Amino acid sequence: MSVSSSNRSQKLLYLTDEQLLQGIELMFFAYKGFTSDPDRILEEFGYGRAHHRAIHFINRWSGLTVNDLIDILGVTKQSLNRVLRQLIEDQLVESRVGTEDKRQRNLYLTLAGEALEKELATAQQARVRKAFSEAGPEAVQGFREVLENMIDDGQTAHIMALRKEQAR
Amino acid sequence: MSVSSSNRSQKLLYLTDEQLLQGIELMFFAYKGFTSDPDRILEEFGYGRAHHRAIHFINRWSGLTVNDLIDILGVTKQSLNRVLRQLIEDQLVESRVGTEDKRQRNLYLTLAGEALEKELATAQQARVRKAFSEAGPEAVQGFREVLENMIDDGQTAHIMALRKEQAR
DNA sequence: TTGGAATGTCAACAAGGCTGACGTATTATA
DNA sequence: TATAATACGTCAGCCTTGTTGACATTCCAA
Repeated sequence: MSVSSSNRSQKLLYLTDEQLLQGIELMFFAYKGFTSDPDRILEEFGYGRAHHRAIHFINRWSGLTVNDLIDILGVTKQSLNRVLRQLIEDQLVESRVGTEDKRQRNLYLTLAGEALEKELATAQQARVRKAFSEAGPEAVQGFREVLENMIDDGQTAHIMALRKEQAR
Repeated sequence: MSVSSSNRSQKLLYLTDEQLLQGIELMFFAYKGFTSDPDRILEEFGYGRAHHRAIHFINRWSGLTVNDLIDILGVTKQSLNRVLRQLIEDQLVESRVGTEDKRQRNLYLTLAGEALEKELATAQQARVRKAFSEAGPEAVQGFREVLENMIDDGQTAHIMALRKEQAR
């Protein structure tokens, strides 16, 4: 435990402008590192970050609909469609007509799609694993708590909806 | 202290694929939230994230050179110049010929620039402060340790160089 | 049967990355 | 002192990825 102080201003030292500024820059630099490894791989395939995000969440929630993906990514259907069309043409993603609602399209990774997903995930996980293991389990727990509190409420709602869907 | 186990596999539970995957998605969603508030303000001014980043670091390292900023942001001079030109035209940033090396340009925020910087910082800090205070000081420390380990080594070198410069 | 939802697609545009090329001071060096 | 290298600005052109608006199709549900 830290050397605690009964002084309230002492207790809140971690919320000073300087601490917040450091946190803000940390987010900027860390996010750059976080995306750098997958970015290099994607470049070889002529893809961008948008493709990675689509592949990631299609893998995560296999069979999710186009609208699900739009909600998660927070982009327009036109923007997503451009990326999705490429991935389908390149046979990394399969789009199947919905069984219950035939207007919907359920998205799945093909074997080739899974292979690329794995390659991207491995690269990204390596960096996160390094960061986690060097910081230790307690630090990782703190990392999680802070980031969870930074997320917009609307975002988590979409994920909750998918959890329910998948539970069916 | 946590309920520790002598079993090594138990100790490394925080490094499972599932934990890493959660960490990766947390980074994605948290970064989206992190940028959302400044983005709304910037839109009113017809600026983008690139302008925010320039303004932030010119404020942080007042008088830094164009090359310093290029190194920090990790963009090309052409890309930065487009943004910088607007900010100088709009009188938010001032570019002064270097005193020692007249080839260099030292960058400063004008009063108007400082005003926008403050507005952006206040919005962004509010979210980070909320996340920090809800998570608590120990969690913030963990957040810092993990993110620091995610940053590329090259990045920190640029910051170190600026620290030295400013110490002069 | 009819309105609205889900999807796909076309067009046009903007931000913000990139490369390559060129010009101009200014400084460093051979 | 002549030459090379550096810092900066700018022009042109390209790419990715976001946006809005419009329109067609298919299908569900009231």
